[in-house]
Amino acid sequence: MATLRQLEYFVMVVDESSFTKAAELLHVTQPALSHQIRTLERSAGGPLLERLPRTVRLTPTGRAMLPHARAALADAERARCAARQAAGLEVGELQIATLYSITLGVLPAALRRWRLTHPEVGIRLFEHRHTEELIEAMNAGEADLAVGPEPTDWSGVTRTLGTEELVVVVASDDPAAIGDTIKLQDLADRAWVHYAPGHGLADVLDHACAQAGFEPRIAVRTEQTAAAPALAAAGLGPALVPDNILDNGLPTGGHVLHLDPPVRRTLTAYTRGEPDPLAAAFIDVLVWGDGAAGTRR
Amino acid sequence: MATLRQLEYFVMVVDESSFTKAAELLHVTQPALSHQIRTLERSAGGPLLERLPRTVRLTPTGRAMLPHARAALADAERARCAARQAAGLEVGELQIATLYSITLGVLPAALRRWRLTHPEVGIRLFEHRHTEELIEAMNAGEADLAVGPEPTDWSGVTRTLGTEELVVVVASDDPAAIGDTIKLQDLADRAWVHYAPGHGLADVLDHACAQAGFEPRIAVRTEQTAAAPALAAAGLGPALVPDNILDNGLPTGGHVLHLDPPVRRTLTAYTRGEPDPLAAAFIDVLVWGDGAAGTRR
DNA sequence: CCGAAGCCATAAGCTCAGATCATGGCAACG
DNA sequence: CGTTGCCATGATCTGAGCTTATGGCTTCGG
Repeated sequence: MATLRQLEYFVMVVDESSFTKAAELLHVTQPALSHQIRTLERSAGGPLLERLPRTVRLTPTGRAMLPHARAALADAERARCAARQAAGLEVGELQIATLYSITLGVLPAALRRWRLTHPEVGIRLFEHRHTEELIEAMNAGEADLAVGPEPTDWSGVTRTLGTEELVVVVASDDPAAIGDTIKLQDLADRAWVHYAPGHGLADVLDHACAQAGFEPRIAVRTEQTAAAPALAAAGLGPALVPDNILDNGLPTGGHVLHLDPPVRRTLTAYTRGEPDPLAAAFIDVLVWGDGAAGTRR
Repeated sequence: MATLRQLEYFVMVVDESSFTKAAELLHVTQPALSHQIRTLERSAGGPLLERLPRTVRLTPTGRAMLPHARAALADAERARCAARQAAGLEVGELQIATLYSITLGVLPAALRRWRLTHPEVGIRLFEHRHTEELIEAMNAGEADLAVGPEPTDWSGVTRTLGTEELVVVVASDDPAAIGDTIKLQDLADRAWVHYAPGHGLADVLDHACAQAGFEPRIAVRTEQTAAAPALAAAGLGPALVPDNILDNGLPTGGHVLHLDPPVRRTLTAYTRGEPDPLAAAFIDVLVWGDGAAGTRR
């Protein structure tokens, strides 16, 4: 196989019509160049250049080769540039694995900020219902990074993003819809808008109620995080939802109650190894906007 | 600059999702492959591949590079194939320098035969009025080969093709239009259809008449070889033309007389150096058809 | 839990490719 | 005829690319 070096030397000799000038421009000596062209000619099956007293001239063999030689050199340069641009955060695709609730929660705001600085970078989302699924998928090689609750026994790199606060949504005409704050055990005998088994927030709700000393009765279960506040606003019962999914507004007829003491979920970005430059940049955007994961409302 | 070898190794690892398998297929050891990929990654500005326990996975940087790497490898292979095909007489362009009269004479028949065996090879003609111009142009690098009278003091390679015979054309009602043969001095007092000064056949005519002991009077001069027999058939006077340009038929009202003794012009193919495979093949075709340059009529 | 297997990375040493310097051969020019 | 320009060839040195040996980590099966 011809080397790119040989092709480069050949093209330069053609462009300069001179071995000596081409050697100068390539910063090698004329005999080195001569030797490489000779090697290329042996690989090509015949002379590529006719050596005239004061110039060189392409042979038909050389003429057949020249356009492809130019193309190969251009493609190799494009390969290098494309890779360096990708490493330099100008092009490429970032693959993110996360939970459904986070797709609705912290990601939208982060992605808005990301697009302002990296309009060329494509985003591909892999959404999962539960943290264990998310961890499993990441271990299997899915995505460049994951965003979710901190994985246990994670061997790769993790970065804490902050916490998202869980709040309770009830109907406006609910007896509990007084003031801005409530204690979780005050809702101990209520039937709750719950989440389907295996849904990430199901565990969060069960765990929080257990901490407050009760097991929640179930009015209805939903697979969709976004449905929970709507069902609560409709009067089916209280729902525990991440604060940040209410950023686009509270469903009509709904009332938000902050919990005292607060229930929070810590969010983490994690990668299997040292983050790729793109992944690292996205993590910075997530961290920089950690206010969005917390108290803003 | 990345080498084609590195790009080849990278693509193979991606295709096999395994360093070990790729190394096997490439007939190198895994550490050699590992080292080349590492070198490529340094040139690219970041990791191209993420090493997983049982597989490898492209990074965004790697994904940006991959299509261009494939293209570079394909173009390099095309360059090699194109050149080898050209050397093997399958594609390319053959450049021929010659005289106007020869374009009309021996070349058409030779090119017909050539196209039967080399339909893919393009032909480019450089036509000259006179042998000295032809030699000068060849020395300056024009064309792969020349076809014409033998050049004097030629340092390159020459190959004799044979001779073309010069005949006289007169009008059918000309007093000389009797039989098939005539002596040139019998036309000593005739006014001739001559050629423009500098035209290759002007010298041939002048020289032949001088040998026969007279200087031709001039009825008309033409720049076009093909015009001479037509003017002679129209009765303007005798014209000396190469036998072979009458292959497509004698002009209406014309009569051909062979000269006794014959006047002939030796044709040669010549190149500056050893002929290129294409040029050599064409010369063989010219030689093989040397009957066409001679007595056929 | 432990040993074996799978897989990639690193280090040391060897071989070959690519370079330089020196020189030769040929053509063109004054 | 001597000088200049230009490419080819040979000898030698250096760096790239390879192999062998080994290490580290993960996964799998008993």
